[in-house]
Amino acid sequence: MTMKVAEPTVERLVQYCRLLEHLHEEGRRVVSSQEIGEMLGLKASQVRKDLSYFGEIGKRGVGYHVDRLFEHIRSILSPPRHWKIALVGAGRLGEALLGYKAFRSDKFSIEAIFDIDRDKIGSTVAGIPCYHPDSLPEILKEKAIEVLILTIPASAAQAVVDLAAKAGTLKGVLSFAPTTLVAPEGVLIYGVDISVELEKLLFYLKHSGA
Amino acid sequence: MTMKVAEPTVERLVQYCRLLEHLHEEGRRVVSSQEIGEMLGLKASQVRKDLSYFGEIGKRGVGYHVDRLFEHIRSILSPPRHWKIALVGAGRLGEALLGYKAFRSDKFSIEAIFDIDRDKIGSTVAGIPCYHPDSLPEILKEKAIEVLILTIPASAAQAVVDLAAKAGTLKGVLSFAPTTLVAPEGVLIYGVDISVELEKLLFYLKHSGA
DNA sequence: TTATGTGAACCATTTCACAGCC
DNA sequence: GGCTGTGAAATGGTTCACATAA
Repeated sequence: MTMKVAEPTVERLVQYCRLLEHLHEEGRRVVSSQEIGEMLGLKASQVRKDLSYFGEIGKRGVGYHVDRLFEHIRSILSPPRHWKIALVGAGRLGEALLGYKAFRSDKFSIEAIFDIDRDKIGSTVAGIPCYHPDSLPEILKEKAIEVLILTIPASAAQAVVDLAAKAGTLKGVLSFAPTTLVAPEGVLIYGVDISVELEKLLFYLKHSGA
Repeated sequence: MTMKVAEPTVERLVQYCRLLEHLHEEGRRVVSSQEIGEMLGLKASQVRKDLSYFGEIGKRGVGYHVDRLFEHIRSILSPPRHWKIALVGAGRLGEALLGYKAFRSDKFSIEAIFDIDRDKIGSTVAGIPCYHPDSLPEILKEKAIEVLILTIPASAAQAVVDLAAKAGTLKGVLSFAPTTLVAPEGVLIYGVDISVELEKLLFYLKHSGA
């Protein structure tokens, strides 16, 4: 099933999923699109459109059954399989991610770490083996790793992506480097740029008559 | 001058700014929209539209003068003044941000830190005084802090925003908590949700015939 | 009556295509 | 000739309004 879903929709699906998990824990059995919208700051019509994208899941006149909807969205978002990920850069941000609660999931696992720190190479960080970035192609192929998370300086990011792409197994990259990366053929790149987000916030604060 | 600029445009302006800084360092004098587009993965027409939003800055048949364009965009993005920011949550992520190079800027300064760790309260972290979150309204008012950066668990985030809003000085929040926040009246909230970004990446990998 | 599902209208953003200037 | 600036067209996403079902 190859269904094209808009990016903002995927983002909201993740939000619905988290909210429904909460509601489930609170013992809530049904919710309306109206209520979901209020809790998430969205229009009810938006919620309904998103949820109806994958078939009729709600009951007219009643609302959505919490558990059923949760499982439904979960099955849409959940990968059909487990992803193997490597973290490149075991600095403060990298270590923060390793210890990040919301980052633990059965959808993926972090199989290798790469860093240039000689003290870390050959040993383990948070129980995960650490290698020198030079061995990226080799290790990625060996461990069948398809996704990279980059927590390294901007200056090193593009080189790492290009090197990693040589393994031939690379499918996606989540980068925290404050730079724009050019994706090699067949590689999907997502960037989370913390400093850009702050700049945007300050820009809009400035322009909202502050 | 209150000009309404679309959010995607602002994001790209920040990217142009960073790229131009690089080009300047490399001694480059002119660039074309075509070249900027290639380096940033954008269409040349997109680049031109963005850059022409604030007046004619390029030279037809030639391109854009690097330094001139850089200063021009900088003046658009730069706040007219300095922002005072407080960081809430001095855990690993918070400390990573404090040490983050791209986060150092003359546009803002981090004036206070809030954390529930008794060892940190009353002392300083990275040279910045640390307080208990209970004193948020008081300290924000006292120091005239208008922006909050949240690096705390999702469960605490909304309460912190509501408490901080009581100070009356709060204008904006940049949250890293994996939850959706409801903004009090007059407060602008930006969320960077790391786990959502990873979920999105995995979703699209799944759907790109991986 | 209440709340979903959805085509149609609306709005925002991107891309095109070409006129205008260097 | 080359490259910008920009209306107009195309695309993408959100909101409306109402038919439909419990």
